[in-house]
Amino acid sequence: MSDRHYWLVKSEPNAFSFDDLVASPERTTYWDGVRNYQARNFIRDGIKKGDLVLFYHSNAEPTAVVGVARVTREAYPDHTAFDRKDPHYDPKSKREAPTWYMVDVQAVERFVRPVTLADLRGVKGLEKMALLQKGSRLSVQPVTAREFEIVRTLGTPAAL
DNA sequence: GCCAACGTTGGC
DNA sequence: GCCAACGTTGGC
Repeated sequence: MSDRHYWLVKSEPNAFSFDDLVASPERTTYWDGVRNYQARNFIRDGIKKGDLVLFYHSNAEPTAVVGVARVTREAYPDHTAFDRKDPHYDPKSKREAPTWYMVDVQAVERFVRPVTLADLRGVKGLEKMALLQKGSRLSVQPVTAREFEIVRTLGTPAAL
């Protein structure tokens, strides 16, 4: 599938970890709560069914890529933005004109060896990886096929 | 807990 | 449209 694209998503394991994804029904969840326009544009316009995703733990010990997920449903409105009681509620987003979108992702591989941020720095071929750029805070980032394979190989993936 | 980097908000 | 103030992210 030469058409496939690759991504990296960040999650704080305190809030939602890779293990949480694995424990979810069908190892699948909707990726809600993205409230950044650049990340939203990737979700709404870039991410396609079948794309593969590196799952990264931020604000963690250690910070690391811990597994791979697959996109099982393309962009649809993030309903948590409509819920007044949800922490991600956004009154600007309307049901008839949603501001925020989400996709569904399914866990497919766990890394036997989590690939830490420190591991990634200095790896040949990852010099331009978005995650490693100074000040990069995007929670959804594009990854090249080559970057994806390098990181995946470092992690020693095991099927779930 | 600190703080640098970045995004958003709002006064003008 | 500018930009200072503020809030958030996320590594350390």
